[in-house]
Amino acid sequence: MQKSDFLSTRVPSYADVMTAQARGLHARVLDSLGPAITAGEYPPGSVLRTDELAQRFEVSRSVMREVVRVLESMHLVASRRRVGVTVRPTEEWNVYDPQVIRWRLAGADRPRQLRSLTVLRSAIEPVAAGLAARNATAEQCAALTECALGMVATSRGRRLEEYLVHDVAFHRVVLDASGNEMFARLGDVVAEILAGRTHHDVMFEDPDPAAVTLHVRVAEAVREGDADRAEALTREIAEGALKELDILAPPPATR
Amino acid sequence: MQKSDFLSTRVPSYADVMTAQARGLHARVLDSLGPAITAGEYPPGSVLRTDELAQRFEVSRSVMREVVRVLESMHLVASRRRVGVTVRPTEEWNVYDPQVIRWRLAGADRPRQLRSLTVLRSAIEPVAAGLAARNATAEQCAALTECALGMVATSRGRRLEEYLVHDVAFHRVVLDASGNEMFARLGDVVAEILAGRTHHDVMFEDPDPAAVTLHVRVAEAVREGDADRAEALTREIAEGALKELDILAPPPATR
DNA sequence: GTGATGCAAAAGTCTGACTTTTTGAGTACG
DNA sequence: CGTACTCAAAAAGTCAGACTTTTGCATCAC
Repeated sequence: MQKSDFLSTRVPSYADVMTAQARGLHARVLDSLGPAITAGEYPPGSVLRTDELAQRFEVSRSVMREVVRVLESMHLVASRRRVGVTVRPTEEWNVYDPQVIRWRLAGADRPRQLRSLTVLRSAIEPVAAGLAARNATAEQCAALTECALGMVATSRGRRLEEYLVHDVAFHRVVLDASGNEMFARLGDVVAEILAGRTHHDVMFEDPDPAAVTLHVRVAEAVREGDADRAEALTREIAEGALKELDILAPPPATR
Repeated sequence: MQKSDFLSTRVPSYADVMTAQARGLHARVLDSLGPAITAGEYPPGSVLRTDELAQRFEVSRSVMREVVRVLESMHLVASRRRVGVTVRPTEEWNVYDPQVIRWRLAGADRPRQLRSLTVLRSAIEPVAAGLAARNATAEQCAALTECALGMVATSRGRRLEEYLVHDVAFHRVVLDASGNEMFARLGDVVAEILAGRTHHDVMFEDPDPAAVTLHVRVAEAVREGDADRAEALTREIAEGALKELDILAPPPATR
């Protein structure tokens, strides 16, 4: 009956939430089976049976059915009578589902996945920045400038974690300010990519000063409403990200 | 069968599959409740109760629970004990889920939705075309040329339906040939947009000859491996699509 | 070989009982 | 007067079992 009145007011981090054991049986099974499928542990064409899965995970059939339904809605599997639950080919998966993205980024082909997403980014963000220059509110311009300044301030002295926070915030604001909901919803993906770069792909050195400058100039361009310049500058940032990726993990040999 | 095999023997599209009536109780309820939510019939913050829904739709609680689980995985609702199933704010929806896209396109704010998606297209497709110029196989080049020729052949004489088929196929091939799975998966979205233009937004006249020519030239550029030209030409096509949209449904007044 | 027939496997559905979490009202205590 | 504690009810969550429906496959008749 103790009260945890010390150290009690910490805000639970994302990892805490996702790692928590308390999310219900259904979510736990999903988080076990989902990654297994996306990792190719059950290759496309594999057939699973609901009852068998229920036994394996030691849950009732109702729970397992709900899990299968969700996997089905992600197009990871297809359920057919008398056949069972079939793993669908990769090309049919809902690769834009944030959950699927997370599972795949956590799995073995993380590099491939990271490349796909970075290319996607390089297509989206310049256009988003152009739109932001036209549509950003005063508050968004201010936020953008603040982020850029934060990046400058933390760009030296191995303060990578602090830098990351500002970097993520910057790109989120741009995507939001574009006024396009499809763009805005990619904020999480970008956050995931940037975090991955800092944490997994081992950034030994401080961030590229040229990149930092570019961010500052994008903020300027947006503030001034110069769409073309904002787009061009963001395109440069994207080019940089692609180049960086080529160095870390060269692309598959071109056909 | 007449004409090109690769057009006639195409795999059944998503829409085909999902329109079928025989999909089981669960899917039918989902297709009733999902659109209702995305249409704003239950505004964000509304609280539903599983049992009540089960009664309303005349299905068992198990079926309704599975429906709720799927809606939850789309981030349309959140389910909490003792409180019920809450409709989440629009900004949190998984707007890239093909099912959600279809529901929203079928609903009231179709124009808004169509604009978001067209802007997305205008960002993606030029980049995809550039990549396609680098990566397309001989078969894909051939398919692309065939599509372009088909577009030319059906561009006059009010053969809009036939034209649409070739147009959709063209863009699908480009997205596929880009070699990026994130791009490839947008084929359905593009198909939806193009079909919408032909069917809903009333194309009175034959397609713009300039657009047709641009498609032919994109096919050329890809075949010749000229990435920059393929990208620039596709950007022109996208510009055209955006302009067309501005005429049909002017954008909200810029702030 | 071809087509009809029937069996069985697996998903789909329904029902009722039970558990767990959470909220909000009531209550005691300072 | 307000704070903190208790408690009961509400709703989702879980489980088990029985039944239905579809459908692949093997068998059999022609």
